[in-house]
Amino acid sequence: MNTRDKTTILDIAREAGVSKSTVSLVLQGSDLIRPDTAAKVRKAIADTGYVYNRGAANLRKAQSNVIGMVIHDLTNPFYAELAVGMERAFQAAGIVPFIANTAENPIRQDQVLKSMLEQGAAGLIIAPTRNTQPEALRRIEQAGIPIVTIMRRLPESRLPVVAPDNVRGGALAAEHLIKKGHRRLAFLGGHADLSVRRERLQGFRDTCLKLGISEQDILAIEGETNRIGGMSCLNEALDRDEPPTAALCFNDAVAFGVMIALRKRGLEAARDFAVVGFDDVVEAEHYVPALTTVSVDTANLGERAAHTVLRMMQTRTTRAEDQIGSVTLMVRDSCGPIRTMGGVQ
Amino acid sequence: MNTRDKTTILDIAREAGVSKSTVSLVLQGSDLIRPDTAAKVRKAIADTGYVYNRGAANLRKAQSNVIGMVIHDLTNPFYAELAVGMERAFQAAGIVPFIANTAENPIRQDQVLKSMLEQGAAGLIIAPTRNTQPEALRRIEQAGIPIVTIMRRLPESRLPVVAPDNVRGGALAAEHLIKKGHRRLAFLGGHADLSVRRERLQGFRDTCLKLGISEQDILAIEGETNRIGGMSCLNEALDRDEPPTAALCFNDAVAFGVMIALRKRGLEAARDFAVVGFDDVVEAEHYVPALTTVSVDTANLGERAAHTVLRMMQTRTTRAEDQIGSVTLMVRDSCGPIRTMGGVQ
DNA sequence: CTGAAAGCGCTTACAG
DNA sequence: CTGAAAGCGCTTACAG
Repeated sequence: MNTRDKTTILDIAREAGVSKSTVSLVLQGSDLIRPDTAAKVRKAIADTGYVYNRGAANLRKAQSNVIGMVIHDLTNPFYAELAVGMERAFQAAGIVPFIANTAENPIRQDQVLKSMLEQGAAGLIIAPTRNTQPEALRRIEQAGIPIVTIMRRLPESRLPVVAPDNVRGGALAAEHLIKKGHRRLAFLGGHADLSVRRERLQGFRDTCLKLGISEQDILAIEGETNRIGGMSCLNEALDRDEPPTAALCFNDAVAFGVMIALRKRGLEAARDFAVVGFDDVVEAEHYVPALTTVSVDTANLGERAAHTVLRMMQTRTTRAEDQIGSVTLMVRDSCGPIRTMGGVQ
Repeated sequence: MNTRDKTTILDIAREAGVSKSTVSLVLQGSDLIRPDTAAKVRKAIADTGYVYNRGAANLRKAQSNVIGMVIHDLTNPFYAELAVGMERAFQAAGIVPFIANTAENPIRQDQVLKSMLEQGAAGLIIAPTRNTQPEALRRIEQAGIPIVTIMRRLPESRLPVVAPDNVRGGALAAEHLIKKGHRRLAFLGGHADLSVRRERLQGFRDTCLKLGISEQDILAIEGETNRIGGMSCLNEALDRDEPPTAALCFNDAVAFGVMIALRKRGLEAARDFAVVGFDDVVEAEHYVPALTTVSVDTANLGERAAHTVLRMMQTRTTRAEDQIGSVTLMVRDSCGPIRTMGGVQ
């Protein structure tokens, strides 16, 4: 089936009439080689259809250029956007990173990490699954491979994290809703063990209290971090005795679920209930009503994470500063106009 | 930083008091080794934190177990679901495949494919970008690496493809809409150079004609394959003199865009305009109105593609039969009730 | 620039 | 089961 059985650097050398070393140097772009002999070599490479065996090179050099991105849910548009953003940043550096999905499953994550390790990854970006144990990354840390965590903070870990300013995002949302006249507020979705939720909720709650909302008028309901989760959270919230009139959602996916659940109850986001999302996925802007949400500048977050591992790889260190990206509230239509009075619904 | 500098098979041998060969055999699960010596070796491996160097093994064996999945748009939920489905199938076979996104960019795709080749991929599944040139995959084919294309068919290519029965899907949609009483129909979204669109449109149009719709009452509008595309297609369609009253959309993303554009015009899917999607992404079922769409059984498609490459790898062949997955129409709410008369709107 | 040589970490016969 | 040996395709000093 194969036209020829593996053409190697030696074949190229023969073909170009130079030595093996010379070919190797050309391959590495060394400037020790005269332009015309380099050209000869390149021609031979093109003619023979030679393919560089990166594995062999890595073995000899004892280093690789493979970078892995381990994502807990590629099916969540936010993480898909994030992955694509990181990929773009790596591309600019001439690197093709590999993406792997862990489906929010720690066992699967272990397998993926083991594979990355055996494959000789030189760097790793990970958005860890829930319940990731501290030991999960130990092997990789021991091997001295740079790791940066993105979005989710690992408990008891000194790994650098790149994440948005979740606390401030929560605060911005609370402020916005209260200014709109809402007095009974909810935080919907997400699991309590997620650092992302703790931070967003903290900013939200603190600001509510500061602006005069009483503790019992701040409702927090846990749930899945997707549409389905949003739907059930909204229903649970509205079935309360004194239901909230507005909510900050754990993320945009939850917010979409909330809006769908509203519609199923014959209610309308904005008109009957104010909803704010978090992330600002591309869909948010085009939804009806357009979703008011906390933008985390996904592309920038991805870029930062990529540059951070790249820098760690160059400087051969496994430490780096945490990076907290700024957030902005994108005010659109899902919160409706200002309420005359935050009275009973 | 590293606890020790690379423990190798030799260290394990020393630690366990056996030979290098024995360690290698244990690593490969050979049954030539007595259980108790295998146990000794395994213990040494665990104690030292040894990590298998797959690159070195691959070099020696002249074969690898890395499989690449090259996807043109991971940001499209359908393809994310598809990738995750394939990943699951590979996982069952003990393989961790690598995903790469090409962002619908042929240049990027070339880079990704080159990287996969250099990395020594043993198999490839590709959902190619638009305008993929036949030469793009030549190098990989020449190397004898099994490739299967998924969803999109490459022009003038003999590579096996795994895809849903697009023609039949288009036909089912047309039939459904016509039974509902619609007489002016549209096919919205997608680019004419996409095999997927050609097939879906063909099934749609043929069935329309067969069921008595005249050619001039079948409108086909090209557009992006995402929400934005759906929005502009719908607007273009409704701005016609004799606008259609129903549409089959290129895919679910386009369908969501169509429904959003309707709402922006003060219209409602189902009540004012019937819309059918294609793919049946998870979101379709939960949308309001729930989207009537052609289900392609995404998970099954992914599984088939995975099993096909796996089989090709085992049998060392680069040929395989095309596989066309069956489709079913999921009737939900987005087409509304039967129209009394397909009259002027 | 070139050529000979060693070595990266593994696997694979092969003789014992 | 073991041990010695060769070799996968590359890179890296090193002497010329």
